[in-house]
Amino acid sequence: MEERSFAAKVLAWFDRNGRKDLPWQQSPEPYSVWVSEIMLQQTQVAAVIPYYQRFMELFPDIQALAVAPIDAVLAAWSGLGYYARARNLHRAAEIIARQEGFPDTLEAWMKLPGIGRSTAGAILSIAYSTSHPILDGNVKRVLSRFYAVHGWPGKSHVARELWHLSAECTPQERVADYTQAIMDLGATVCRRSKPLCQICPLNEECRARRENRIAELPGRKAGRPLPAKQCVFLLLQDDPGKRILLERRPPRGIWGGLWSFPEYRDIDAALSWCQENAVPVHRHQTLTSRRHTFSHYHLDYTPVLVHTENPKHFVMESGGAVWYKVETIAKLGVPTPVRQLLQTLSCDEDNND
DNA sequence: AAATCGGGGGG
DNA sequence: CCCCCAGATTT
Repeated sequence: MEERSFAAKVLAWFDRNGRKDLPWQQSPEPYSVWVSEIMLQQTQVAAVIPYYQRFMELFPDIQALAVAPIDAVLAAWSGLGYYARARNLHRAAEIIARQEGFPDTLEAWMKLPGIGRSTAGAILSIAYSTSHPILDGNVKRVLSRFYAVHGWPGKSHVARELWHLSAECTPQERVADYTQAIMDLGATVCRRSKPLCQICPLNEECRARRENRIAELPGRKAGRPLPAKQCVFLLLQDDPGKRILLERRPPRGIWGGLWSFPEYRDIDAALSWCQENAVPVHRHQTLTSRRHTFSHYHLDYTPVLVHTENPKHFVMESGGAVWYKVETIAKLGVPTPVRQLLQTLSCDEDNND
């Protein structure tokens, strides 16, 4: 019941708004549908169009592709990426040419290299009008949102659930249009970011939308949680000259060789350092902690702003530290968090002056 | 800088 | 079953 209205709504949307003039939609023959579906794996429509047109000129039918040298096929593929697709396409063409005509069952298509369940389903439903579900990235997105299926689709139990839903939603009638429609809807309306829910034909019953969970669906791959490290940055400011102390970081490690604030384990360590180095702490203020993420860990840093009166007593190690005027630091090689903090500082000064 | 995308292949 | 990869593009 609900499934019927699902397909009916998707088809009605397709009739009014779907793309029906794409090059491979002009005549639904197995060869052109197959070539286009392989190209559309992992690749967006706009990128595929010129490649598809050139490919069909060079290899207009299965025989032409089967007898072509692999180098010619790869040359035609050059720039599309995932070149295993081209090699599989060519191998499959040789196999098909040896047989009598194209396969006409799901199982037979799936035996060919480069064709899995989803691509086989697309070819059969579009070129043969036999009802088979598909589950490409677009359909995963539409279904996981519409039914609020949580979890990363790469997990087998999530994929099973989505395949089940896709099969339920796939109609017997007009299956070729439906397959194009659901992919088109996912690509143009139910987009990964900034989906156009206002104009979506499924918006009223979409569970993700009703529950305000569009952004979290489909679930992402559980990236290994990065470890978090904590530190304190000492923002030492001399009130008379409005200068900030920067240190050059060691050549190895994060921000190697860049200029940064002196770094400590915690606030006590920072303040002790001031005391031990005869830096009179006029007043100090702990700012809100922030997070900076590296490829391998998060750095949660707490800026401690210390105003000091007379930095003349402080002797810097040779070349290791330097006082900079906040305005001139912008030109210096400093890491992003340092640049951001300096910006905050100068803004606050503007406000306070 | 990170996420994405369907199928193949290896542990 | 689970994880990783290819590669160019998008955010």
